[in-house]
Order: sequence, then C-alpha cells, then structure tokens
Amino acid sequence: MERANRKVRIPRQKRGIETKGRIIQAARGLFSRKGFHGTNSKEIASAAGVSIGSFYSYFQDKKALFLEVLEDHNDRLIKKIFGQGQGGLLEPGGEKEFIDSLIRTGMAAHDLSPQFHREALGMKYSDPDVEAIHRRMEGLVLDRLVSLFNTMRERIRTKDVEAAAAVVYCAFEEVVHSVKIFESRVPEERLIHELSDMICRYLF
Amino acid sequence: MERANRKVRIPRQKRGIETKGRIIQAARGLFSRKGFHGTNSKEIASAAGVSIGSFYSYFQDKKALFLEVLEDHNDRLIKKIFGQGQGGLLEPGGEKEFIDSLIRTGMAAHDLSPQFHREALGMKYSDPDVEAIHRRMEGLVLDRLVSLFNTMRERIRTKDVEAAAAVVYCAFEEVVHSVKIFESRVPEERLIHELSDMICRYLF
Amino acid sequence: MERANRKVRIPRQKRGIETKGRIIQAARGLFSRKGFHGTNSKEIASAAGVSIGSFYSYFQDKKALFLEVLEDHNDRLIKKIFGQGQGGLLEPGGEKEFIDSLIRTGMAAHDLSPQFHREALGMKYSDPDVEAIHRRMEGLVLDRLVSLFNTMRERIRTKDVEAAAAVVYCAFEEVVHSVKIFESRVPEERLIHELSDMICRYLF
Amino acid sequence: MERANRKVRIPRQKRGIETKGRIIQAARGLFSRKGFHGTNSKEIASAAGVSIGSFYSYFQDKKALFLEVLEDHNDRLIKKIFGQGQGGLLEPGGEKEFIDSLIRTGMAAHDLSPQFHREALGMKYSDPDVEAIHRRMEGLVLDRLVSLFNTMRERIRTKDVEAAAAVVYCAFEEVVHSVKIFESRVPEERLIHELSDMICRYLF
DNA sequence: TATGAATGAGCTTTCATTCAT
DNA sequence: GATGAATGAAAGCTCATTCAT
Repeated sequence: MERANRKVRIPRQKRGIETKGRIIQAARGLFSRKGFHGTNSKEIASAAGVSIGSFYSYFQDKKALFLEVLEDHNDRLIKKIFGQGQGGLLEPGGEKEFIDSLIRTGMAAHDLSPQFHREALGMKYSDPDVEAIHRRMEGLVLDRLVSLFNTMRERIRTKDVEAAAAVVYCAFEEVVHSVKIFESRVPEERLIHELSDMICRYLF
Repeated sequence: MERANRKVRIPRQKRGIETKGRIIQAARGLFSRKGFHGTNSKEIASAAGVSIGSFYSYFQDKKALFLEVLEDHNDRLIKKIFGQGQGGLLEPGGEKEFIDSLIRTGMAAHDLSPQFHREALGMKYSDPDVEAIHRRMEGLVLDRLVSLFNTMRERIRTKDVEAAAAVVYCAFEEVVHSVKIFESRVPEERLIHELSDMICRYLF
Repeated sequence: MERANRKVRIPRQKRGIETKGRIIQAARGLFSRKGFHGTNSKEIASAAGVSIGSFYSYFQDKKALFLEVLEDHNDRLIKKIFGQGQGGLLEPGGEKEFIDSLIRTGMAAHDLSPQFHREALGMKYSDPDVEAIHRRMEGLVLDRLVSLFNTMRERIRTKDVEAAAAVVYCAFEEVVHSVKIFESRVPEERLIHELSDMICRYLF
Repeated sequence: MERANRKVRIPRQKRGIETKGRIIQAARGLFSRKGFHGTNSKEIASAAGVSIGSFYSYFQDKKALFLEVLEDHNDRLIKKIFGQGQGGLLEPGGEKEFIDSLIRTGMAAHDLSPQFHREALGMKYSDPDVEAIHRRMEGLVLDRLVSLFNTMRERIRTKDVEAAAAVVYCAFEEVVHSVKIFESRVPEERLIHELSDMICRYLF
C-alpha cells in the first residue's frame, strides 16, 4: 500500500493563516521551555488550541514545524540586524563607534526569543536541516560583513577580507552566546569592551 | 522517568573495569555516528558485547552513560591540551610563536573524536548536566589562560585579564568549531592566520 | 463508527447525477489501483474534482460508495453476460459450441475492470454487505444456468440440475480467476480447452 | 536518524517459544472473528496475555504476524492433506473411490480453522505476500496432482496433465469454499456427488 | 553475577467524518 | 448547495528500564 501523498495544507484564508500562526507561536514557546525532544505534538496542538489533526494538516511533522519556527525566528532576526541603517558610520575616525554599534545591534537581536535561539543552536549540531538553515543565515551575515569590510578596504590591516569576516563573526557569536545563552562568569559589559577592543585593534 | 534507587555497581575487579570501558567505547562510537537520541541502549549493549542487564548494572541510565563518555573524552582532551609544556615560550619576542602554538595545540585536541565532540556540544544546549560539565572544562581552560596572561601581565595591553581570557577563548573555540565541526567556507590555514593575528594584536 | 442519521442526497438533476457518476468512476480507479483500505476519501473526492463535503453528501460513507461502485460494476457485467442472445445454440449437436460460447462470454466479461473485480472478490471474504451483493449476482447467474439446463433436460446426464449448475459455475469461476486475476502457470487456452471438455463430458 | 535495525527476537528458550506460540494462537482467533483489518495489535497482545512490547519483539509488525499465522495454518493443512496415504487406491476400477477420497480429504482439511482460512483467502486478493504464500501452497498441491495423474497416465483421457490438474483443482477449490466458507444454497452432499461425477467423467 | 524476556507509557501519525461559513 | 478547516479516536510502534530466572 503506497503512502497517500499527504498534502500539507497551505492556508490562504484568514482563518487558516491564523491557525498556522498560532501553532508556530505555541511551538516556539514550548520548544523554548522544554526543547524539541521534550515537547510532543499533542502538547503543541493543545497549547495552540487546535486539534492534533489540524496540526498535521498544516505541518508534515514535528521537525517540519521546528524548521518553520526557526525560519520565522530568523526572519525577525534579519529584520532586527539589517533593519538599522549603519549608513554614515564609516567616516574616518568613527571605527570604534562603528564596531561598537555592530556589536550592540547583534547583542540586541539576541534578545528575541533567546531560549528558542538556544534550542535552535543546539539542534544545528545534530540535524542537517537545521544546520543548513544556520549556514544560510550565517552566509547572509558574512556576506554583509565582507562587503562592509570591502568598502573600508584601505583602512583595514588585513588583505584577507573573507577570513577576517569569518574570524570576527566567530568571536562575536561565541561572546554573544556566552552572555545571552550561558551565563558567563565575566559580566557582559567587560566582555563587550574587550571584544570591541580586540576587533578594532585587529582590523584597523 | 522517575529514578529508581537502583544500585549502580562500581567495578573494582579488572574484568568489571574492562567491561565498563568497553561499554563507554561502544557508546562513544554510536553517539558519534547516530547521536544520543538516535542511539538506543540495546544497541549500545550489544555493540559492547554485553547484555542489556549488565549495561544497567554499570550505568544508572542512558544519560549517565553519556555523561561518563563525556568525562572520559574531556579527560583525554585535558591531557592533550595541558600535556604539552609551553614552558619556555614566554620569553620576550616569542609572543606570536606562543599564540600560534596555543592555537595549534587546541586545534589538534579537536581531532580526538570530533564527531563525539560535536554531539556533546549540541547537548550542552539542552541538558543542564552536560552544560555543567562543559562549564567545568571551560573553567579549567580559562583559569589556565588567566594565569598565563598574569605571568606576562606587563606585556599585555589590557588590564582586564579575565575578560581577555574569555574573549580570546570564545574566538578560538568558535573558529575551531567552524573548521573541525562545520566545514567553513574559508580554509583552515587562512582562518588560523587571521585568528592568530587578531589575538596577538589584541593582547600585545 | 456509529452511523449518523445523515441524509444522503439523491441527485435528480443532471448535474448531480453526473457528479455522483464522476465520484464512482474516480473511486473505481483508485480502488483498483490501491485497494479499498489503501484509498482514502479525500483522495477520491479530489480525484473526482469534488470537495470532501460534497462527497459525503452523495454517499453515507466510504463503504457505501464501494457498494455503489460494485453494483455499478455488476450491472455492466450482467449486461455483458446476458446481453448476448445465446438463443439458437441449443440445437442438438451444438453442445460443445454452446459451452464454449458460455465460457468465452464469461471470460470476456472479466475484462471489464479486472482490477476492481479482484478487489471486490477480496472484500467479499471480509464484508457481509459485499458478500450479499456477490450472492445476489451469483444467484442471477445460477438461476439462468438452471433454466438453461432445464431446457435441455433430456440431453443432460444428471437429474440434479441445481447442483450441476453450482458445480459448473464453481469450476468456471475459479478457472476464470486463475487466468484473469492471478497469472496461472498454465496458459489460458489450455485451461479453457480442458474446462470446456470437463463440462461437456460431465453434462452430456 | 536512521532507523535502528530492529531485530525480531527468535526465541530459543522454552518460555519464548511458548510466548510466540500463544501470540500466534490468539491472533488466529482474532483474525478469524474480526478479520485482519478489524483486529489491532494491542488486542492481540492482550488476548495472548502478553504486553504490546513483547508482541513487537517477536514480530516485525502485524502483517508479519499474519503471515506466520498463515504459514502455521498451511503447515497443518499440508499435514492433513498429505498425511493420509492414498497409496493403494490406484488399482483399476477404483477411480471413483480414489476421486471421492481426494475430495473428502480436501474437504476435511478445510475444517481446520475455516474462519481463518476465509480471512486468508480474502487477503490473497489484496496482499502480494499473502498471494505468494497461497501460490506456493497451490503449487504443492498441483505438483502432487500432476504426479498422481502421471502414474495413471494411460487411464486418463487428456494428454494435457498439467491443465487437467489445474482445472480439477479449481473446480474442487471453489466447491469447497462454497460449502465450507459461504453457505451454498445447494447442500454439501449433492455438490460433492456432482463434483465427483464431473471429475471422474472428465478424467477417465 | 549475568541474562534477556517482558513491560507499558507514551509517541507520532492517519483518516473517516462533521459542520460552520 | 458547496466547501474545506477542523476534529479526535484510534492505530502502529518504540525504547528505556525492570526483574525473574
């Protein structure tokens, strides 16, 4: 008996879109609090005020839902990070402020569902699809950094802009996580200060 | 889920110790290949050539086994990292070589069961016990860095040695992971070169 | 499972009758390819280009639809089998031709949706309603055979016309199925030849 | 996460063999009364006085269990059918008795779990594995018939022994089923009488 | 002490059917 | 009338863990 090609409902009407949104919201909450493996589909459905049947008509399975929650989360992150115009900051002498502002923006973005972010980070180590989404996201940010560095090429010490972007991004990411996700023994402000100093000395 | 107050045998005889070791080895392999959630206890027992009953007389439960595999893994890491005496490297002028050597040592350590390392890293995001072990490990490394930096205090730019250690460690960790665990788009050598440069410029 | 006393619409207008027909056609195709249990109502509705709501306004439930498909199928069978006038064939000396013609007609009838026929045959073993329909159909054929045999009473060896009809019908049915539904190891023509011979020797 | 290669337990100890046997017995009863699709695995387990976990450690899934029940059933059939030596029956003049005895033996065999037999017959129309088992069984019987007919070659009318075996077997099977599984309108004795007569007239 | 048969809560998923719009 | 979103009982199956032998 071949499997009937189960179609996932793509909601076009207002009601359907709301329902799907409710499920995503409920799922984000539960995944944040109890993790992906600690949350089951029935819970999600009932937290969304929806039957388990509806759940499975909107999502292929629990993993597919997780990926959608993640995409949704990333969309908001992107908006927060790229939303702010750092337009005029590149003028000579403003390097320190520029880097600080990058760091602050990045840190602030992590205040958006930090618990879900944590769970998603964890899953990237074990799930290829989650990893792929993270890579894409990271690619976006790296590309931006690279083009930023390119516009200030002559003021930057290294010639290897790509590697510079990667290294700076790594340093930044891990510091953010140690602050926002794991409670670092060293307080946030001191870390940011040193991080900023490190990046500036390195780049300029 | 509730914990039975079952007695876990602590093997004192040679045979028991070997058996336990065999289970840990088998588990490391399976956890590496299939992840913690993708591996079941029966598989582990039979890969270790042990009955499921024996398995549970050596380990409280699957999670406890994971923690032991992790501790064992960390022990080896520690040995690899701290084993090398970086004794004489602190002489004036040798800073660059010193940092390079630190980085190389750290990178090399990650060639020890990188797949298991990856899994353990992932689990630290969702399991408090795993997180605690990571913290302890990290604490060890940070302490070492701090004391290292202290011995070269006057040659180091920042006064906030603790934060410096944390930031350097973060940068290092994430770069290592992007190389050893996720395939970075930028080749290893270029990343190491920039990382080393960044740390040196920052510190000295 | 309990039957709601939902009203099933009996379509009287052209459009309704066509819709119902489309559903029956679509269902026959799906039941043939995937079996009754392997086909779900949504599939049927969408294959018929009809909403699931409409589907349930035409048919009490999936089983009721199956029964209608079966009745429809049997109606065509009946037409094919009884449509041909075997009128003049009873003249003395023509017995062999007569039996051959009966067999050929019966075989030909099975070329009508043989896959659906197969499914319906299977379901008669597990569903009383399907069994009842089969019995009625069989009754029709047996009655016809009995009356046929009666008209040639004095040329027939046995006095027990009813049992003769039943036995001949059984032999015929199973041979047809082994040819048309299961691929017999012995080729069709040889089987027909022997079947015809067996029936003739027996009857005349 | 690839599926762990679930091993089906092959019981070697007395207890395990008994348990498996109990499940098979219970399943035969339930399949007979409620059919394959009408019976669920939990019911079977509890009817066998066994946990659902045990059930699945002995059988890959419900279908696999059905196939084992069927094989078991067929084994007994075979014993019943081939157990009786029809050795001396081939002497000249004994043809009628010989055929009668074959028919009686076949009929008697069907008194073994006729309801399960019915279900299995039904499933052969929809399940390829069940069909294959039926074919093998049928092959065994046909081969026996062919070799039987060969030993009495010169007394038999037809030269096409294989087709003869097939046709005779078909007639027999369907008559048995109409008697033992569906209640025929014509009483058993009359059917047997005519069937025997038909086969004898045809063969000799 | 070692074994592996047995357990059963709990998970994911399906699908016939209803009913508000 | 027609629609298709929503329902939820019920199915199949897994696996960490226990415990009688």
